[in-house]
Amino acid sequence: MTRRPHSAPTPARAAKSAAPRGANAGAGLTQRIADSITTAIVEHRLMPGTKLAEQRIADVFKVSRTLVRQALMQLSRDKLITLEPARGARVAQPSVAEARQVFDARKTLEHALIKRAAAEFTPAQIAQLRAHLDAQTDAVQRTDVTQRTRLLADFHVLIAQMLGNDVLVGMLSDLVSRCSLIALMYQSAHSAEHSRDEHVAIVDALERRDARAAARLMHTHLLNVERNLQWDPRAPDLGAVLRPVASPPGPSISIHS
Amino acid sequence: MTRRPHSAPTPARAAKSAAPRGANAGAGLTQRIADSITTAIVEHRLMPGTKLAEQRIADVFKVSRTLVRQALMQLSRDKLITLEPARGARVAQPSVAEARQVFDARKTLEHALIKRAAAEFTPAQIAQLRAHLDAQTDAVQRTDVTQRTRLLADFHVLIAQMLGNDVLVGMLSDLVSRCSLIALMYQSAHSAEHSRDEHVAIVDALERRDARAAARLMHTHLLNVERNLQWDPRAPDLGAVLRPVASPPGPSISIHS
DNA sequence: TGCGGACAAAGTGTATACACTTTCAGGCGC
DNA sequence: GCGCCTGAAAGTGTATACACTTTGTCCGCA
Repeated sequence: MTRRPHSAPTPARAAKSAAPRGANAGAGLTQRIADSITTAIVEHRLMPGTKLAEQRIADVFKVSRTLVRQALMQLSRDKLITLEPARGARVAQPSVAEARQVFDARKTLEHALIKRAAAEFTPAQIAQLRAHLDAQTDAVQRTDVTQRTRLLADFHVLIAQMLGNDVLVGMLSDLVSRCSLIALMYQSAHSAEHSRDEHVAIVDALERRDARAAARLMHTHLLNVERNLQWDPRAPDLGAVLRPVASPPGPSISIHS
Repeated sequence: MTRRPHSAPTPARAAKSAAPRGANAGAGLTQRIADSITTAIVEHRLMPGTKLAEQRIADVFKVSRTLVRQALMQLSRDKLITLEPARGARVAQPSVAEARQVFDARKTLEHALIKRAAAEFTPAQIAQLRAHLDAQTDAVQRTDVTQRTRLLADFHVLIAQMLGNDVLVGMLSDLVSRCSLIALMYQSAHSAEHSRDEHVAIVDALERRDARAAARLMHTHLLNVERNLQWDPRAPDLGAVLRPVASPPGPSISIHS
């Protein structure tokens, strides 16, 4: 994911350059496109399976397909979209099997990280985590969905960052991003409040330097998130929708419009 | 890296298409270029710091810069090369700090994986590992450096593959690749034989289902590899080379030629 | 001799052109 | 009506063109 620690690809500064744009206008044009699409996916404005035609996107951003292609290839690497040869790009539709693997990987990795955290974290770092928890609480209370989702995910990445190993941060960031897409696709019913509470419990354990408890809590937390996914998505990949029905599904409700 | 489990980017089938090449000739042109460069780096034919000019590479492969750029962006993502805006690509020169982080990440990740392996592996899987060990021994005895290096690295990835989680495999593959570059850059003095022996000990522990011993052995193994790196590379990044000397370094030996 | 600036060469960043592939709608034979 | 072929439209894959940036050289000038 090319280092995207936890600063959300802020969609704020949208329009900015109508500049002559002969040369590198702002140094991160491709990245801006990729970030915009990422945000759109995570914020549910682009549904899984949606076709992403290069020229269409190019028109939106007023650039050539060249840059769009680069952005799409990046996103493909992050598994946020799928790229089929000569067939174009679509927003990814992670299978159940893939989703399980991602969660499994997170459990494995974060289990290890949290144990190190319990052993290493200084009081100052614990305080920083507490501050982050407060922000989470704020967002939950204000029912600021976007901000809330981002903060709850950032919590995990923040812990990795505090261990001071950028490589680990990068790996976890990727996993967390993919989880966002998965949670979205399988319409997580997991309440934000519940997550926040579990985060608090984890920080408590860290403060007590109780590595075993912290690890167990983290494991349970991730398991809860995973268990609350609807493993039977609304729009299944295939046959289920198309399965020929013996009898018609009722008298064609609302055949008009 | 886009799923490169452990099949080395075989440079064998080099020339193959002088075809009209109007459309996708072979489905993986970009990938072939990336693989070739990867192989060249890992096999020491491209030294860290070497400039990789797009047109030069394009000429070699008889393609346009477009494809080369795509390949370079992939490699940049894998941290095998660095990409500076408007300055082009160079073979990466991982700093000591970065190298330590990569090894640290590997220790963290593989520690977790090996413990799971000890708990889960079937006798059939152990047998498969033994077969791989035999291949390693062969390569070591035949002093087939290229094959040897590849097999010793693959051993670690193989363990991950056997756990059946492709996400974990992908993460570890990336780390192992970066380690190859690092080992090369810092002229590892670690003997291949020693590594092979340690691998055998690890498999023995797995067979005994001794998770703790396996984890300890893996940790020690990685620590050994890391400790045997020359943390004082021939061509240091900066100041050390340029440090102003009080007295001239002797009467300019061989001022001619 | 040593320094600064102009110019040329090399190289990167982006747009555009064109060939080929996929997709889909309509027409034709059956 | 149903299946198959046929085109045209839409879209992707690669090459090329061109603007701009960096880099290195050479020359004038102190």
